[in-house]
Amino acid sequence: MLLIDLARTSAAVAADSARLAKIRHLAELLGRVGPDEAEIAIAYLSGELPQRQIGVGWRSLSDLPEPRQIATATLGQVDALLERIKAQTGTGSQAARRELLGQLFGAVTRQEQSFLHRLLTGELRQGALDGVMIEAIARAADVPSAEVRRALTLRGSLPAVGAAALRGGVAELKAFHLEVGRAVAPMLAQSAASVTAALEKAGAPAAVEWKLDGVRVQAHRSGDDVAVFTRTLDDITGQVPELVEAVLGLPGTDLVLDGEVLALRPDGRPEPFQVTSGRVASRTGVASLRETVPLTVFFFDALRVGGADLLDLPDQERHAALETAVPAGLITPRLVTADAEEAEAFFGDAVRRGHEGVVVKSLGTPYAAGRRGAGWIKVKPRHTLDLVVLAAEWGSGRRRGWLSNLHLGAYDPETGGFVMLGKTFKGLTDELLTWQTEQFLRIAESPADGPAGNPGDGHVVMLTPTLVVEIAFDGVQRSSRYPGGMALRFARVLRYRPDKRPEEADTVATVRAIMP
DNA sequence: TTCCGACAGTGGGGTCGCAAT
DNA sequence: ATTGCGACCCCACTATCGGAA
Repeated sequence: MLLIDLARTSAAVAADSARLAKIRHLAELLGRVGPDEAEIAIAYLSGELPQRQIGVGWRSLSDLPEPRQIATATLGQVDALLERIKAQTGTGSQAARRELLGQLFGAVTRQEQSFLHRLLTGELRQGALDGVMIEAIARAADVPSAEVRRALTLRGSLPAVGAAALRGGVAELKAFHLEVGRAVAPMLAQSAASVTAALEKAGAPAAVEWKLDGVRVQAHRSGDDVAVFTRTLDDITGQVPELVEAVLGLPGTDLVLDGEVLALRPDGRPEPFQVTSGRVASRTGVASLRETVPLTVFFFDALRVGGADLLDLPDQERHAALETAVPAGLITPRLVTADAEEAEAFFGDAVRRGHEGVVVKSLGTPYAAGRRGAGWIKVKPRHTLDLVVLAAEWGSGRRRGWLSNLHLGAYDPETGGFVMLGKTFKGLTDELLTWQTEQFLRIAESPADGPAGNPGDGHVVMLTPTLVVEIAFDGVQRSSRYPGGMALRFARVLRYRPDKRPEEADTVATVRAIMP
């Protein structure tokens, strides 16, 4: 199959807003692809690469050669070139990779170049990724989409699962099973504004567990072999020796456990996320790092204990199995209750101890891997501040033509100026985007040449600091990027405060007081 | 007919490792 | 030694479609 076939299908998918139409386009193409190129086609059209990453991003894709007129590149040829490019990573030869990228882009037409560019930068923007592709595979292979989903959960790779479905139908999909040593797509949580609201959603009684601010881990043990995976199924076994030892210390030898790893201070309070994140990401000097920044693991779910797969069991039974396999000290603190007051108190205690919040879990739900089901609902406390809009950036995609991303500042009474604390684009409705774009253009201090086609060109519009906006955020963290040494975590817009003047905005001192 | 679950898109800060400067 | 880039850790929120109620 030719790459141009995929580029055309992608364009058709993007052109139709209806999901059913997108599914038809994708299924039609999957019906034509040969078995040896099915994985490549599925990967590309769901915005992935079979190589996963190849060390190429937006910067490597500048100064590309002129396109060809005639499309001749096959999927196999493109895949082979990407494989060679990946093979160059870590060899110190950026020049060789650029040469290969040039070969690739010089061998395809303009439409294919555009498709490849978006694929390699992870911005396919055709309104279809995994979710739509699952339906398309189900249609093309004439199997129930639930079977595709189930297989994907257990295998973690849609191209592999899709190719199996196209090849052998339901029979081959049913052959996928939980394999110790192969990561399962982790179950995700929805969120709610309060514990009471979460309890209502989950149905009482429910379990309430501490939400720890660390890195999600899935630990597999088979005999004396242990493997640890992250949320995106990356293998980090070598970076977390404490966790490996903890799992080897358990009596069971056939285990798959779900949990969170984090750095604790000697007094038991959690380190800031930045500390945990840096420790987990470090691949060098782990032996000495574990002395200075030791990691602790807390498990909250069990997918396999003693040779039995537990994914389809209700939460309560999985947790009972977890308690048989893991000592209490390694299990995330948990309370089962139907009493909202008791649950709120548990939440308050967790937050006072420095943790992120709680997760409320419905007792009856199976491990719905890879989906954000209503089985788990996270609740976190929310801070708010009134800040001043210092600048705005032109949006992209569906936000093109709107000033979208806000630069936020706190008031500094000593200088009469404002100190930038970060940016946000979240919480804005189309109506608010329209309103703020109009307002911003009136107070623009730098040339606002309209939505520049290419980012970076008149991208940021400086504003006279007059507008106050109420911002919600999860916390304040240390920052080397911003002049105040602080940045907001997960900032989002709640509403504008036309009743407030900029000098009435929250001050730098107020923000500093929130920082741990 | 209305409601609501699931998805995709639009970007945020921080950290590490590597290659180029 | 410093800087830029790619990848990945954490992520919130809105609009939209289409099946459920």
